[in-house]
Amino acid sequence: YYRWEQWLFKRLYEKGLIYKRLGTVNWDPVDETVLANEQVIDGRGWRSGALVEKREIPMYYMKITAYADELLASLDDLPDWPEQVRTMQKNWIGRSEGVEISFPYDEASIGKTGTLKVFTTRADTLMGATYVAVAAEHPLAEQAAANDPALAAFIEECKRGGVSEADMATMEKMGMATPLSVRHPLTDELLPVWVANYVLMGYGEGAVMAVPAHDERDFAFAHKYGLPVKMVVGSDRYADVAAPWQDAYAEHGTLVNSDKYDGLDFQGAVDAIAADLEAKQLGNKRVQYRLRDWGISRQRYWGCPIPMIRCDSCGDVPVPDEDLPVVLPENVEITGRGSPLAKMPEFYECACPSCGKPARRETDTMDTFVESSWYFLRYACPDADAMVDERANYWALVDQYIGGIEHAILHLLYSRFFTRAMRDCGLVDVSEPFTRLLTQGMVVADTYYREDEAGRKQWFNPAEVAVERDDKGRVTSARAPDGAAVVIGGTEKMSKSKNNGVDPQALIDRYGADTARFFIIFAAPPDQQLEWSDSGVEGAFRFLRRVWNFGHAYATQHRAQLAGGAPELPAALADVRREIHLNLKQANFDFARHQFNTVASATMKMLNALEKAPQGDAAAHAAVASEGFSILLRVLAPITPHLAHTLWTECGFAGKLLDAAWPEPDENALRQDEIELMVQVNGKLRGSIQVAADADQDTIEGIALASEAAQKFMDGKPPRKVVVVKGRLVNIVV
RNA sequence: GCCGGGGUGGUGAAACUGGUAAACACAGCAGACUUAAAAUCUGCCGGCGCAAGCCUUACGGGUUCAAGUCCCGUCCUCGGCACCA
Repeated sequence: YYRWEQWLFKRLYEKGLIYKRLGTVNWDPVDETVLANEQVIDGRGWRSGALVEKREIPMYYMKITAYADELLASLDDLPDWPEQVRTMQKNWIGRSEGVEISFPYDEASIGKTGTLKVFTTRADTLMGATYVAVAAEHPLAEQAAANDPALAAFIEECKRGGVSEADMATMEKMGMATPLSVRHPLTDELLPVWVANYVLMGYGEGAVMAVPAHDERDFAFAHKYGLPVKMVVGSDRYADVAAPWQDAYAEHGTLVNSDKYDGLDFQGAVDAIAADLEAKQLGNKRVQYRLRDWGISRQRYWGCPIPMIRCDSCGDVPVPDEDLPVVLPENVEITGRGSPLAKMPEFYECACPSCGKPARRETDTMDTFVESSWYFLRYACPDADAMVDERANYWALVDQYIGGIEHAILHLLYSRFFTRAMRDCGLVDVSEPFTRLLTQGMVVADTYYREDEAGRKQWFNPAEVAVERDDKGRVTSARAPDGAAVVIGGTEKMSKSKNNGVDPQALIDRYGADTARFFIIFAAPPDQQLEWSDSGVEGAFRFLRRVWNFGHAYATQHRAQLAGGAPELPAALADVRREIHLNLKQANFDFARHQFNTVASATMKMLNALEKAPQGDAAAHAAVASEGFSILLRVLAPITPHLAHTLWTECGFAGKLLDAAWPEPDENALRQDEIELMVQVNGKLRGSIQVAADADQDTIEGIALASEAAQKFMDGKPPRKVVVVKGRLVNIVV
């Protein structure tokens, strides 16, 4: 598998879809190792406790941004993905239109000539820019720090802490002035250059223009450091420009204080300013994505080795195809410090494939997300003597993909990208990996524990704990098998550590697979978490046993009464038949929207109706029972196939259940002569009336107004308005 | 902090397009059957109140004849935030 992953790496590298550049990582200076974001706790290494620092190291990147537009647009081609997943991906890709602006600098302002680039979606506020901020690693910051120990110390401080977006967003915003300035591209005014810890080198240009009046973050920063605030977007709130502002005005509006741009609206101002910048060659409109390229280099042992060789004369050279795979050595020594492969000369010492001189093999391995991005294609052709063969096309796309919501963005976006990258390498014809997506919930169960003197928790499995309840059924206490009390720990994800797991095999042994399936289906919709309950399982078993008993009673007694033809039904049996078809209609509707728990409810309601059907008229009862039970079995078949198929045969229904047509509700059975309508007075439910099903508006109004409930609560006042909702209710407003 | 979910009885949940809140179950309570137990069946089961009735879908506002559902704000909670995978 990883041989072909390396092979694809090379193809993507050749196509320019993989490249190398510096990336920022968490560095633990004590363990001398790169830490995952998860391993950085409050800015410190989880094991060493050392203050983590940001460090720039060379890494390989996959150019997922080359597909940003396609990945975004194609979300519309995935109607069978949950809306929330598509929304999250859309926001993650984050397409925004804006302007790239160059702030020129020269001998006078910085000591050399050049431009500082920033990107902004608010070019309309350019006339309100009062300073620019650069990342600590930005070349201008380093230049300024060269002769300024205080600034150098501040830059060191900025490098502390983790790199995760959550850390960046929640840390205190800090900055320090530099003696440098850049020129405003339109007014030529000098703007001070600040170094700020919230500007990241790896994001965008590593620099931002600051407009305190119209950006919350800039406002807070300017407020803290006494930087000028210049209002350029009009608002009633800020009619008094001199008043002390509480916050920024970030909405779009009409420009003021902006010379020739005064009076323009957002779009007009962006257009005019972009045009002027373009004329001066100091800016241009451009689309920016929030999506960043995917850094795949990991300084870990476990992983697919990156098939590259570093040669001092030739640069980065791919390992020749015939030398693949680059095999992960097994005699590795794991010390917990640094990358194990980087300490194994027998692994990294090699000859340059290009010039033959001694060279160094790449010791980084790939992010394991790379593996999970194409397995579904390889699984279609596991013995192929290529990355994939034509069988991948035959089986793609995956019809139904199931996974947790935690994969909504990363795994699912990487897989979508990978499928396209493989397509563009001529490996598959498809662009998307998964047709339908279901994000399932977790299985959770109650937890119980007891603490020893040392504070260690001993966890008890829910199956061995006896709970005590008050007379309302509320759980009051719980006891372990030894009779002593345990602490009720709440409902948590099933896990070994909390000892609250349930072995499905034990369940199947005891109740059978159908009961397990029925309970799981009935307990919660599939995308919601499933709360395990032993008594719930027993409830499912009781229901299925009732189905079984009804089937056998039907087979032995009722069926004998079946006369054939369609007998005239007494009212009570017509009601039963109506109940069956009503629930069938509901079940079909719920199947279509994938809400299976209410399908299970519908089968329970059907059985309840069948069991209560009066048996006085044997022939009519047999007809209703026969039709009703055949519907029940067919609706139940996808949930409890074994039970349904067996009963279908034992009851003597024609053919095999698998071949039977899916039942459709009979509209005639649903028809009613009289219906009940609720009567409300001033929106409050006060009673109900019986009306003919086809009664018109006036008739219904008349009956409602004359009803006892209405008369009582109208208090003799004339109706001001009467709202009739067909088939539902009448609301009388007085 | 940002993005996406969620918050309804003792519990799991249902309520489709704004129209009877709590369907269907679980637990509980009472009863029938039984010498007894299990199983099964029947009834009750959001809160307050003797009752009439009033209140109730996290909290506070709003729109509407009518809000669990729509709008604004707040709180809590879960998932993700690019090196957990």
